[in-house]
Amino acid sequence: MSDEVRATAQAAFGFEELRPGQEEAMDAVRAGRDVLAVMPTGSGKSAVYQVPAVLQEQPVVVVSPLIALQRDQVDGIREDARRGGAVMLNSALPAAEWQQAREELRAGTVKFVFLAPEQLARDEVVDELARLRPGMLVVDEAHCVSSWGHDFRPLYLRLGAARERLGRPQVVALTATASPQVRHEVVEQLDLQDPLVLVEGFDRPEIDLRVVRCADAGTQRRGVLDAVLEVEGAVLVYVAKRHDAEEIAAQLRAAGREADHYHAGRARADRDRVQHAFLDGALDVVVATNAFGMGIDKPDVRAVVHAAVPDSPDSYYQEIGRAARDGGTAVATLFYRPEDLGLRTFFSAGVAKVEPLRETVAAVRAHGGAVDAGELRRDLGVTASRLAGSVNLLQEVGALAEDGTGRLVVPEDAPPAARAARAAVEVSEQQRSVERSRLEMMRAYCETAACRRQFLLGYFGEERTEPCGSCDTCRAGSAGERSAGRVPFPVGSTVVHERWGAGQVMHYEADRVTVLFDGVGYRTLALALAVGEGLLHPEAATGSAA
DNA sequence: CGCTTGGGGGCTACCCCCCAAGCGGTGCGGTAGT
Repeated sequence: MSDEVRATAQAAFGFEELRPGQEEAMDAVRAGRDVLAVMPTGSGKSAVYQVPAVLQEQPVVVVSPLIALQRDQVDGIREDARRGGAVMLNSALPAAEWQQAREELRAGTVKFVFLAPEQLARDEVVDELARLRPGMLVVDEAHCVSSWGHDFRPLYLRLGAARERLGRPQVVALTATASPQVRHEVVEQLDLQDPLVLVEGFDRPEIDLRVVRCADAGTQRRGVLDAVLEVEGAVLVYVAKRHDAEEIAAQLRAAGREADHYHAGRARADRDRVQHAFLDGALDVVVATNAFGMGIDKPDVRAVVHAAVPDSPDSYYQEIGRAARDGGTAVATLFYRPEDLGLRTFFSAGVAKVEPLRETVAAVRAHGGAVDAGELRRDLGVTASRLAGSVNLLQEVGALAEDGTGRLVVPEDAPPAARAARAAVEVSEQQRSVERSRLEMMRAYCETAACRRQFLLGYFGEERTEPCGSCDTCRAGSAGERSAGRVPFPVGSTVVHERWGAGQVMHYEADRVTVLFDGVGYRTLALALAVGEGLLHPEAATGSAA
């Protein structure tokens, strides 16, 4: 790697040594290449862009999902003047500070500007940033593009368009968790060109994996409480509902543990207090919904207990990954009741409606086929998020496009509004189907008799031939019965299914194969049927058959 | 999708059953009210 990068990493950031992945990523960033880096939290992910950024002249725009995370990063950069300086832009910023940030950016005295994707939906912000000619657009917690973009925070999917308006700077996407499907989506959505995709350190052998199947809610709850009480040290408990968080925290307190609950319904001050107490060691146990975790870097978490099944292996791996960052050992126990899958199904139930989509197209047409998003939003009387959700889907089906200035246009060859709306609904249904398939993979993880680590790593695209020996199925002796080597298609290869089209072979278990299909998500097929009946072909064989 | 809650029906029960309704997660931003 180049000496200047190494020197800067040492001098300004205090890195005596760089990890192999870190070096490779920094070199690629320094060379101006698009990069998607999947690296564990606490492994110096931020340095991947911050070190090369200091060496370039242009400012850097960093998109990060939570204002709290932005603040941490800004504070880190401000620790040392050689790191280039940083400002944040968000709605809470008083006008005077906003003005000052703008002046510092214009004067070039500050290198980094942090903001949420919602800010990049504002024309005045994008215009201001575009004038700075940023050299790099960094997307932190890039998996949010996939997991939040479709419904919850649809402006994540507008980052590709924002990039265009910023003058197409190089993109650096960072995340700690990304399955092949999520990686693919990040690359697509952000329109990364020939990116370096770097995946480092997925395996966490120090975390013991366990699943306890529970016949009823009572056993499940007792199991959760016991699992926490038998652990010395910090424990994270994940629940599905706010009410459960409060109840379990109270039960643990009654049993003598320092426990508190965390969810988005709590007052901000309470949330901050709980988080800090946990990080400082004043609080042993946090019982939380998925609101808790991003940016939590506590080294000595000794157990992660799931009181209900999470919505995907992606979420699960992220949540248990918060354990044992100090290199010690930890236990991850999931208390599984199939009934809990119902709530997750409900959460992924939303599908776009035809009428708002049709109205959106009609409104753009009413403006002579080109209008800026702000005006369209006022016409339709919807929030920026809601409009973004519609626009994303409509763009997907070619009913809308964006010109270079951020205006929405109806392309020449666009389908009629009604047909476009129906097609967009279909896309939305497809997205839901993929979400459901991820939930099905979570069910499969819970119900597998094979090695749990093999299963999880396989889900993330890492084939592992030997059972791990440190999960419950390995100890029970049910793992390891896989017929190694005798597989019809290599893991990672592309196959084509008669009905579901092209897909990637994810992993094998006993007599079944799991394939990630582009359109419908994960599907597990019986090998005898899939191969014997000719439902599944290797990719190469389809050219002539089709 | 599954669990909880509350109302109504049955019928003479401070009680049980059934069924419909309601509820459930993540954060930005902005605005109202102190």
